[in-house]
Amino acid sequence: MGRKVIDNPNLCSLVHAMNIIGGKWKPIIMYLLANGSLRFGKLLMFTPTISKKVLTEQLKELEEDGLIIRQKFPEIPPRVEYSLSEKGKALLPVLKALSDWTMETYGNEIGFEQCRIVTL
Amino acid sequence: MGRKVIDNPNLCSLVHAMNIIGGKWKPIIMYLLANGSLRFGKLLMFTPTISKKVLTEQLKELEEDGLIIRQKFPEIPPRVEYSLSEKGKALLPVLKALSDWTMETYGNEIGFEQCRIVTL
DNA sequence: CCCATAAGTCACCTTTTTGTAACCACTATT
DNA sequence: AATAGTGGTTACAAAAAGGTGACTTATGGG
Repeated sequence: MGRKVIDNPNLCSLVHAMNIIGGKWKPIIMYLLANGSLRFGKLLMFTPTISKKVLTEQLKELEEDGLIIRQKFPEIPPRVEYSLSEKGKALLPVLKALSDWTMETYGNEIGFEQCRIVTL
Repeated sequence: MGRKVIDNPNLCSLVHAMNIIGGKWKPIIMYLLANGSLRFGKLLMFTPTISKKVLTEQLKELEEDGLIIRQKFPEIPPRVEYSLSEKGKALLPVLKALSDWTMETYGNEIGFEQCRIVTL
């Protein structure tokens, strides 16, 4: 059928990007860590509708991809802090641009109820 | 338990953004349409591992969210062309920034085999 | 009359993702 | 002796997403 196969680096990196931060919760986790490190329990509270299991999985993947750093303190009860790596910090402007685009494009349609933050 | 609930617009819009373009194929479809309109069949060829059903679904959702425009020509056999709307075009710089970040961050780790483009 | 074509739809099935609840380790407190 | 606190893990169930192949529509060509 006379086909041609060509590489498209931009497309490939977009595919790669979506594999890395395409998960529903990953951008949110990154954003929550933008202002400093957070413990597992705090992250669980700040993303109200996520389950413990899923949060654990997402954090593990983000760590494997080098976007966040997991620091474990040998205390009892245990304490684990998550923070952004340099790679992760470099992604923040992109997330900000995405957030801005969404605000400008969908502004009033965004349902704030779905993503309130709970603090103590 | 003395909790406080606070709105966080940036976070909310990020959640919203991921609902809209978080699908595995959506950024790729947008990117393919960056240079002009494409027919359904072409889109199907350009994204080799997507199935007809899934492509249909993704296109429908993108259209519902106002990112792409579907133009149907009353011909036999039918012809349908998809193109970016203004909203969609406004997202392109963000996708570009994401692509750039991925290249800079993961450069050589990106598997080009997975996302070659097939043309006639 | 039969086939091909483009852009889907539909029914059915498999795979992946997500949720739920229980459990663990270790120590301090009650 | 029982309980609480933290950061998980595990088994199981439910839901969502994705794949496959047949079918549709209308018409022109052989």
